[in-house]
Amino acid sequence: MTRRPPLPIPPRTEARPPARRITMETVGRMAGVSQVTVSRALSDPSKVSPETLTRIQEAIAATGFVPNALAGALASKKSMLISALVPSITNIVYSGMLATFSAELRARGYQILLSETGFDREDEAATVEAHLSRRPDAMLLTGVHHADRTRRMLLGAGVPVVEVWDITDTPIDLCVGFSHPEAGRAMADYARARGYRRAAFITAGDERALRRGAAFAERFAQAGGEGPVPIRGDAPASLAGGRALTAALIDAGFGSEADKAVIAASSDVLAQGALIELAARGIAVPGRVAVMGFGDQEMAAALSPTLTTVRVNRDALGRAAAQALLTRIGGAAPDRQVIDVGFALVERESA
Amino acid sequence: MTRRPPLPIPPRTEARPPARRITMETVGRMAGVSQVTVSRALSDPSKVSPETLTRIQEAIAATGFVPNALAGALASKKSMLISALVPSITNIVYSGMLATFSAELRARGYQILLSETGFDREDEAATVEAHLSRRPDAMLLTGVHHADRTRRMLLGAGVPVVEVWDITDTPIDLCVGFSHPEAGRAMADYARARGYRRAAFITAGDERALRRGAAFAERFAQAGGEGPVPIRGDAPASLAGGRALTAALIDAGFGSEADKAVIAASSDVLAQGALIELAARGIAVPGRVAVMGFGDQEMAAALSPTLTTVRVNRDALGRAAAQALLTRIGGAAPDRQVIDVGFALVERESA
DNA sequence: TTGTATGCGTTATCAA
DNA sequence: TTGATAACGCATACAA
Repeated sequence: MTRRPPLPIPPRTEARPPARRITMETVGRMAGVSQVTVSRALSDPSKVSPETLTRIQEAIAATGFVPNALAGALASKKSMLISALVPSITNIVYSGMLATFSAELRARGYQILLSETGFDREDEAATVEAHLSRRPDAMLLTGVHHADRTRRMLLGAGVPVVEVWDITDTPIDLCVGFSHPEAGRAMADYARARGYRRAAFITAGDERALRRGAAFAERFAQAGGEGPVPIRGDAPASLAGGRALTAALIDAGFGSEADKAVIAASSDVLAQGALIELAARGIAVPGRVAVMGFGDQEMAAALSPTLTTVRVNRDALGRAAAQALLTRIGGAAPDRQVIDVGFALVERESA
Repeated sequence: MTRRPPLPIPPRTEARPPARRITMETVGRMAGVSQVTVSRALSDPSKVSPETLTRIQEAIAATGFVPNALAGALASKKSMLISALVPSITNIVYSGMLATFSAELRARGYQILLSETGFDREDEAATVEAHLSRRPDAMLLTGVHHADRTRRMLLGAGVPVVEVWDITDTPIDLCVGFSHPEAGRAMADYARARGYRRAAFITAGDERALRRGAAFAERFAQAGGEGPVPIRGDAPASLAGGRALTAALIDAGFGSEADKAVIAASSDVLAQGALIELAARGIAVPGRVAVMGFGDQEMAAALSPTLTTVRVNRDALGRAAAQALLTRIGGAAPDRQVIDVGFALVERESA
């Protein structure tokens, strides 16, 4: 049952009216002052007499003048632009952080130049270059592993940079995030503490997820779990992927013995896929196979069983990143170059 | 169980190296040519002799020169910037569309200036003004209802505009979307065709959702359903909201009789909340109460029962919007000012 | 193929 | 309080 357009509307024949070019010069003439005075009226009204100010404001209203921020940025060397590079904007973990980040900055008059970079370093380098050409006042990058060229460009440009969603001792400039290996180990420790003897890690293909997986597997074995811990990868994270990876595990015999077994996932979405597949097969969770997620999305607490997962405070992360950049832009050295926002293991029913 | 930062890293003491100012002039001197030649080498290498080109490229590599797009835009009156205004980037329906939209445009060399506008018209007007100051080559707006001032600014600026995610006969410029009342009526028709006699509509607070709800209620009654159809609102859409609205309906006696009853939701998220609440109360779906969603998110096909919903092709929408703008930027009149991408009712288990 | 001159619309500096 | 003038870094038109 699909609705389609009823009647195509004929294209407008007349061309759009040519854009009038209104500048501060135009406004100034109308108000009987020079261009500079208009500039001042806009940037610091207190420097202009009340009467002139009124005339200028009237002229602006009458003409619909909108200042040209390109020219302003060129002259002042401040673009009031912040560029943000994230792997994916459809992934709530990034878009959630971004929403807070940009709200925080917009409140200070900045605008956001956004690009998706995927998970490829060379793509990222090209995007960084494109963004730098806009002379942003600061830049947000996701992750701490970049192409050499990216590092060089950024250092050369001298632009404040915050790397988020991971942590390192050697940031390009600033860093706000958490340790992925630590998160993986925390999941392993939790699993062992709950008595799970066998484990598997299902993961998306990105590098941070893989590091969590590797740390999980290593720690789980060290902590006395039965190894080896299979790591099954798929990219990117999707419900279907979670189902498929889980199906493959079960088909391979995972969880078939009376062992207590747990599937750890690199994201809540994959974990939800696992829950769905297990439910479809009539496998009890956590009785027969337990499941752990990562991210603590809204649905985690609503699924049945509710999902044990790792919470990362996306709001705090976005806010801290914004604040760090603002401090740096203000010329001050932030009190900390590297901020670890940590994470929390949220215990629910699934594991 | 929360991990916190182990050791705060001491702030870097030395100031960052001052940014060297490298321009085409600098590069030109190093390569033994003038500034214009560098400009040409970058914009159209075929206009420069191979040897000069090589020297220029070496100079660029040596200096790490990155062209200043602000200056370029000012001089050429083309910013290669497209601004996009969406109510929320954390909502998959908008971020999904945006991902396609920006991928399409990035491939043509454009960058995306993004802002969240919420659902307030005055906020939107302020954001539009801020964006216009960057002199974008085109703009994407969500919805077709805007403040008068927004319309005036946009018309005055003469910038190509595409309004998406809704449809109108009187677009500012271009329009790509679908009819929300039609979608609401399609849901009502489906519900009646399946024999549901009572209905309720649970909805987020935004205007488009409310219009779907109103159209649903009206049509459901017209088509012989038992009225009145309660419309329960909450903003914004969330699982918890869906549960709460559903709980309120059930508590008010909805679905208590042996009538065939259906809850229609303004989004899949609300619908999922409804499913969760109904499951928690042991109410059979669709046996006792049916549920319909809107949006066809990935989870819709994975829920249990799978969710009957309305699919809007976000990719197609984003792509069509990008194409329409590109055509307009190219100076040609698009063959259609208004493009209805339609929608499709996806029949699954929940209704 | 390359260069000179000019302008894009601001902000910053200095004078008045 | 206001104005004249010079950048800002590039693209465009025109010359050579």
